[in-house]
Amino acid sequence: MKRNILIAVAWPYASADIHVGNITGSYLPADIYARFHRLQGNDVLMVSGSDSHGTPITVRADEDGSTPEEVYQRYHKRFLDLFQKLGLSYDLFTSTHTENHFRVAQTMFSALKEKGYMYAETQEQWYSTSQERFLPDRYVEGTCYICGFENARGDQCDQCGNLLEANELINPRSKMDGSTPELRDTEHFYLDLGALQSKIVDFLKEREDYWRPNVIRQSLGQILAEDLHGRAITRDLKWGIPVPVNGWEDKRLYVWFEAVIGYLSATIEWAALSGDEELWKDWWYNSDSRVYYFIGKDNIPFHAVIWPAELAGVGNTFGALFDEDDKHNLVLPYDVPANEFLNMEGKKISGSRNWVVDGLDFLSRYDPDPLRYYLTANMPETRDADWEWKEFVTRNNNELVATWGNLVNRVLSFAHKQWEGKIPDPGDLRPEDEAILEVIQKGFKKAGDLYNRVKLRAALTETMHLAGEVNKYIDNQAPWFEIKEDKDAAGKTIFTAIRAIDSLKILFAPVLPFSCEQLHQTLGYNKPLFEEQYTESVDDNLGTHEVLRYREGEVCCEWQPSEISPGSPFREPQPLFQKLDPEVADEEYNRLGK
RNA sequence: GGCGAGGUAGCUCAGUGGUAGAGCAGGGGACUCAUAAGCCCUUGGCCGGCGGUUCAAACCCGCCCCUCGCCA
Repeated sequence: MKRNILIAVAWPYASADIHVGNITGSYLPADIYARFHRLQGNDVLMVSGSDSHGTPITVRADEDGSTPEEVYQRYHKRFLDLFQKLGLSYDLFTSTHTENHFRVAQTMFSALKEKGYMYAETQEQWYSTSQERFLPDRYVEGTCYICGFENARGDQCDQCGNLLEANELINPRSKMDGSTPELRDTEHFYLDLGALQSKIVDFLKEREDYWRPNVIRQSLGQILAEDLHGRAITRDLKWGIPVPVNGWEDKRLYVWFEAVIGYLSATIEWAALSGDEELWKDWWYNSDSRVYYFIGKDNIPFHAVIWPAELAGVGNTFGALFDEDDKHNLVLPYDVPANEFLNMEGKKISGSRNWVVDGLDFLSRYDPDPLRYYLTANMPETRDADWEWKEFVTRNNNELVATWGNLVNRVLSFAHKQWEGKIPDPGDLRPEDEAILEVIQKGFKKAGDLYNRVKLRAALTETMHLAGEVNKYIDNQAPWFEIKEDKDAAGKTIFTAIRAIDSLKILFAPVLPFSCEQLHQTLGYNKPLFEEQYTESVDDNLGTHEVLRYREGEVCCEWQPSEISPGSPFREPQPLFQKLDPEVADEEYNRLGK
C-alpha cells in the first residue's frame, strides 16, 4: 500500500559548521530512510532547515561584530553546500527566517492561546541599563553561588558543571560591556504543559511498544515521576519571531517553541513552491500518513513531549486560523528514532577544541559514500558510538572495497572481457544459480524489514553479508575454470552474478547512493536510481533565502530483485571505491585538537 | 537529586530464560576472474560486580560500580 511518509529532520543551529557527529545523529539516517521509502514507492517528503534564531546566533554575531542575519546566512549556505555534496536528499531545506515560517509559528501560538493552553506570568530578569535591554542568561557572568567560581555564566557554571539560576548569580556583570545589570520584572507567556499532560501520556502509551527504549522510557518516566509544568515560550530579544499579541511586539517567541514548528511550516513552503498550496495536507491532515522525526538524543524531550503537546493542543484550531479549514487535526509523530552520540577517538566531540571531524573538510579529501558507509555501519542507534580514523580506513578497505566493490569489479570485468560488453544469455539456470538468487530475494524482505524499523545498521550488515554470499557463490562456481571447458556454464554463472549485483545495488542504494548510481549507469540503465538535488533562491518580505530542493522526475527501479535481460549492453566497469593508505589514519588523527 | 540508556571475544557490536554469536584484527590453507581482492579452516569470552528467583539466567528481580543523555 502506498503511504505518505514525512521525514522530519533536526534543524541545525546556523551558528556552527556541521560535523560527523551531527551527520550520523540525524541527517544521514533521515536521508537513508527517505531513500528507502522512495524505492518502496511511497510518497516521501523530507524537510528541514536552518534554525536561524536563538541566542547562539546572536552571541556569534556579537563576537564577530556582524548581524544575526549575516551569521545565519553564512552558515546556512555552508549547510546547503555540505548537504548537496553528501547527498542528503531534502525535498526542502529552508530556514526559520522566512515570512511563511513566521506566519505558521504565530498561528500555532495564537491557536494554543485560543485553546487556553497559554498563560502570562511575570518573572525577574537581568536588565542592562547601559544597553537598555534584557540580557539572556548566557550574557551575564558572575560568581557561582554553588562553588564560588568567579567566571560562571548565568545559565551554567563551567567549573562545577551545575546549571544555575541566573537571578542568583553573585556580583553579576554584563558579558557585553562589563556593566552591572539589575533585576527587573518582565512578563512572559508560558505553554501550559500541565494541562496537556494527559494527552501526552496517552500519545506516548499508544507508541510504547515500537519506540526505541531510551526515547519512550525517558519521556514517559520523567512525566510520571515529576509531572509536566509550564514553560516560558517568549523572550526579551530583538532577533526572532514577534509575539503576535497587542502590546507584546518587542518580545520574541523562544526558539525551542518556534523551531519545531518548522516541520510544519517547511512542508507548507514546499507545497507552495511545488505549485499546489494544498499538498501539505496530504501529510499533516492525513491520519494514515506517518511522520518520523530524526534527531539526536539531546533533543528527545522537545520531539517526544513538547512538540506533540503543541500539536495535540491546537487540535483543529490551527487549520481554522490558518486557512479557515477546521475539519482536521494535525498528525502526531509516528516515531522519533533518536540516535545517541558519536564520540571522537574515545573523547567527547568538541568544536571549540577542534576535537572534531568537520563535514565539508572531510569531503574535501574523501568521497561521500565511504563516509556514509562508515557512519551507518557504526551508527549510534542503541548507545554512544566512537569515530576512529583507523576503523574508517579498515572498514573502507576491507568491507566497502574488498567485499562489495571488488565483487562488482571481478564480475563485470570478467564479463566485459569474455562476452564483449553484453550480458550473457544463460538459457536455463541450474539449481545452484536459482539458490543464490533466492537468497538475494529473501534479502529484500529481510533488509526491507530492518530498514522499515529504522534499524539501519543491521540492514547494512545484512546487505554486506549478502555480498559475501555472492562472493562465495562465484568461488564455488569458478567461472574462470568453467570458461575453459564450457562457456555456456560460465555464462550461467556470470549472468546469475550480474543479476545478484544488480539486486544488491538496490539494497545498498539508501546508504550508498553515489556509487550505486555509478554502478546503475555501468549496467546500462537510462533512467537514474534517484532524482537530483538543486538549490534555488526564494524572495519574500524578509529578504532572499536560498533553499535546497529535490527534483521530481522519472526514475528507475523499485525495491525488488533485478530483472536485467540477457544480451543487453553494459560498460566497462570502473572501481566504485578507492583503497586508502593506512597511513592516512595517522595523518588524520594528528590533525585533531590542533 | 530525579528520569532514562549502555556496560558481551583484542576492537566494533548482535543476541532478552534452555549447550555463548558476527565482522574486523591474529594464526593456517587451497585458488587466481578481481582494487595482493575473494574463498576455506582456526585461536580467542567466569556475557561490569555481589546477591536472589528458576530444573535452567548474558537475558527476570534487588543492591552496587563505571560511561553517557535529559530534567531539577
